[in-house]
Amino acid sequence: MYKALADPTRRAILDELQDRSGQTLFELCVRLTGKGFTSTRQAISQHLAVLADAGLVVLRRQGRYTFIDLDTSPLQQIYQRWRVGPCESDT
Amino acid sequence: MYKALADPTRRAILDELQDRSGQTLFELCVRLTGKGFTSTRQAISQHLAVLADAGLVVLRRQGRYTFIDLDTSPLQQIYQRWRVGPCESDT
DNA sequence: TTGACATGCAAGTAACTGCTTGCCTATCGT
DNA sequence: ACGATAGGCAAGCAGTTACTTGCATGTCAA
Repeated sequence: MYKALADPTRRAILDELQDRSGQTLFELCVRLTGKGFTSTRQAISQHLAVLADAGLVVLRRQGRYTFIDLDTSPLQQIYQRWRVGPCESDT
Repeated sequence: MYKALADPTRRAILDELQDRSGQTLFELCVRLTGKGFTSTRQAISQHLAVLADAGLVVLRRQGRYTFIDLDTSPLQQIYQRWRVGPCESDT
């Protein structure tokens, strides 16, 4: 999962999904291209596989579309592991 | 910074520092070895450079020792970026 | 001052990662 | 049924990363 976050394109995918969850692969590709990313569909697809493997994304196949949903809950592990106090923001 | 978290050994270093911050490189090596890691001193040193670069660790040179302090605050970026609710830990 | 200790620096190597390319399958519209 | 669309799979290439090896620097104790 940490490895999944290591790639800028994958983080951009998460950003994009946060902005609009439930997109199709094609839609995602178009949007990322619009944001200056040069990745091909296959590249994105591979990234999604990694993200899905990490549990950060859920793939939902329906007809000829694959809808992609964001799931940020695995990220809580990070906090639980190193106790990043979301409340220690004083000073 | 995300790349810094991508390596298991580096995460182990953060774990170890959380357990006892302010260790020296040598101390850290011994402890990690004891925990089953096979990394050499140089390897650890390189990992520390990456972690320091990410701001997750602060190196404090003093005499012939280098003390290493943990700083988890950069991790907050993760929460701020994807809004992982630290309070949605119900059920 | 001299030897031992703690660490830094740099180059080479092996493994991994991300990307491309080319082709295949499945679904929808007409 | 047939063409077009949405996506999957796999092999090969290139850039990156982690690790090792060897040597250099600086500090402390006697």
